[in-house]
Amino acid sequence: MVTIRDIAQAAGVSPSTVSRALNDSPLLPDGTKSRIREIARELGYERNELALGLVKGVSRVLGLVVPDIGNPFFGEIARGVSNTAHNSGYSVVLCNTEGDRERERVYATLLRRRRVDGLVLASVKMDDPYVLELARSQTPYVLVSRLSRFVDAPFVVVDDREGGRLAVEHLVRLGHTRIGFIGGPSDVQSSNDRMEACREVLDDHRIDIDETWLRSAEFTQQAGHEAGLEILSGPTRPSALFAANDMIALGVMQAADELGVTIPAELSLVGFNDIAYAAFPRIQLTTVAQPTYDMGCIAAEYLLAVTQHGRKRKLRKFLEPRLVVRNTTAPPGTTSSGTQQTQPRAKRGLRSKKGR
Amino acid sequence: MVTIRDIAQAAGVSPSTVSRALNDSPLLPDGTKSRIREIARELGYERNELALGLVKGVSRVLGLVVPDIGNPFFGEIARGVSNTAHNSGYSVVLCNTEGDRERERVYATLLRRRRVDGLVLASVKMDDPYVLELARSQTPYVLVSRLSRFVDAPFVVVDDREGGRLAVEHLVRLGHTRIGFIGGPSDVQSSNDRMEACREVLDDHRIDIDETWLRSAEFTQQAGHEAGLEILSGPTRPSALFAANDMIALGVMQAADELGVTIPAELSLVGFNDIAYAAFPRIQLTTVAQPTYDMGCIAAEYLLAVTQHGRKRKLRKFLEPRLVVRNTTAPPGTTSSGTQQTQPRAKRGLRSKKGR
DNA sequence: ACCATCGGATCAAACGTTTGTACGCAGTGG
DNA sequence: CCACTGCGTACAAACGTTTGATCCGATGGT
Repeated sequence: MVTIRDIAQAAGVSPSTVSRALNDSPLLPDGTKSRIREIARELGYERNELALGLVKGVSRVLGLVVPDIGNPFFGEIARGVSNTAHNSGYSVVLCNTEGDRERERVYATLLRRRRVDGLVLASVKMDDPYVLELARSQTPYVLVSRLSRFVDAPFVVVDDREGGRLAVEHLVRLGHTRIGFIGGPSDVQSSNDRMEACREVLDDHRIDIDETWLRSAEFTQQAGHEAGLEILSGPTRPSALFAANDMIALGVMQAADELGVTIPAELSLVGFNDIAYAAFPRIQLTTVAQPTYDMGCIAAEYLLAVTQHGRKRKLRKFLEPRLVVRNTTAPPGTTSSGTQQTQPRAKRGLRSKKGR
Repeated sequence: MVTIRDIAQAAGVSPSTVSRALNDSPLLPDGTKSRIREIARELGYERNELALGLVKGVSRVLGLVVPDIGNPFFGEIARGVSNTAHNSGYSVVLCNTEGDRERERVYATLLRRRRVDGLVLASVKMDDPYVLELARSQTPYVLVSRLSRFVDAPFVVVDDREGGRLAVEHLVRLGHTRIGFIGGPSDVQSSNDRMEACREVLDDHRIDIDETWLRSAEFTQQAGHEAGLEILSGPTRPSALFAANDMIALGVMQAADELGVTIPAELSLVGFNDIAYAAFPRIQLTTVAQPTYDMGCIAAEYLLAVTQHGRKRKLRKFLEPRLVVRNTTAPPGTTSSGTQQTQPRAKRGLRSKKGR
């Protein structure tokens, strides 16, 4: 590999002069600078960022910790982080924890060793102790998509209460009064928030809640399927269900199909997340969209802001979710399923905003 | 940050001794080693990998270049790469190119600057010139999922011909004779391979090909929808379609639904990739599964093998795809009456086979 | 008593940069 | 003619490691 002193030798100057030339220092006359740069180019010089990082004490690298990069939700976040980081000349090292606590902490120290300038944590289980540990260390970090009550860190999450409100108010407005809710694991804050919002809306409208229509499930299609079967085969059936996430909703859909309950005529269904496949022709799930990509972007921006000029004010953002109405919701007791208003899916409008 | 010399001072030894202690050098007696390690631990020492990388000329970092990390296909590859890299003590820096050539080359030089030990390229458009450039540079790399004819690099791809064969033979075995194919962009090798395999199988079975049932489309649902509409509303309809990827197949499914063509009764449909959502209750797409995660793992293994002990033999792997039969394929004409017409003899040999 | 050996530890160079300081030199104003 | 200024450049230290060479004292053999 050609170094700065190779260039120095070729140009008949000292290494420091070469360094200044390449960094466009005002101490050097333009003539010298361009001459040296030319030589550097000819020699195919590539500066060694490791050495740079060593002397500057800064690596221009961000760490991104996600539980499952194969999951498009985190994939989109990663895309946002990666793109904005790249635009600021930062690289991002990917840490896939597979949801494993132990790996999380291993990664945390690994990243500290590499002297990353900051961390984006998308993996945090609520109140994970290692976040506390991290908070004590020097490395700045920002939480994304989930937040921890225990630490006072910058974060960017979607406003889950607002999302829940959007979903349930949509149902109420359609005329539903028999509304059920299938939540995620009870230790997931965002799920609880959605649930609470649901209760609030129903309270506001003086609508009673039938506790047998409330369930808690894993965030999987499987779990949604089971919960759906239970609720729908009960003695009284709700006319609408709000699921805390799209996977659960899809499970419910499967259950409904199996029981011969038609959607949306006999059951309205709302999900959460707007995973790409909610828009599929045969699915057409009404759901609450999160600006996932944007979350990644903003998280990276926050982190860069903190690393570059220290935290100024509180960096914390609740992003607005958006209701996407498709074909799984209708007024209760509708018989024909063909009379649906189809709101064409907003073509990833959020994505184009900051993409590429 | 506490350095090795801080420890040295605290222990009353020289920095080199500390270094040897931490690296478990046999030159030091066990007593000293453990004593120093203890002090290091108390001080909360974290070794600086940047410095290490500088002196060793090796960074223990791999670069991963993908076009879209939000796409679960690449997400799974990333997961494989990340996990195996991590098991060998390597980190991986994520490069999301958004399919942009320019970004690809920017990333390539950025990664060289960071002195990454190797690259996993999942983004390569067939015969991309920058791969050539890369091939000349020192950095070892391995291609995954797509390969380039022009360079002789290690790669791991799925055997697309075999995949195509599986799909079409499945259709033939069901009794189909009027079979169409919707390929991806014509500069994507894997799509072409699937297509060729398709032709071969049909040839083997002496089944004519109607060229009007052949289309080329982008790898999107949108494009699949258009192609599907064209083919299905033509004067003669195939009884089966093989799509070069699941997104296209889903587009076709949408087209069929719109045209009132029932699947699988009137049209059998096979996709490629087995994206997670092909298994959804309402979709149930028969498709060819790729071991995506494994591809990532093997790619990383290859790369590590090359970086650690230079390439020994040719590292190249064709992974076996697997046919997943769901509900979009059935014997032809299950319900439909005799709309069957004998096809005009297809003109053949538009394109001669290119060798490989 | 001498030399060789050896265990245990230090020295110093090296990795490739950046950057504060100093140096030499030309011009300028007094 | 001196002091000053400004410009262009060089020197050298520093960043945090690793590692070959070296050193020192004790031990053992002859």
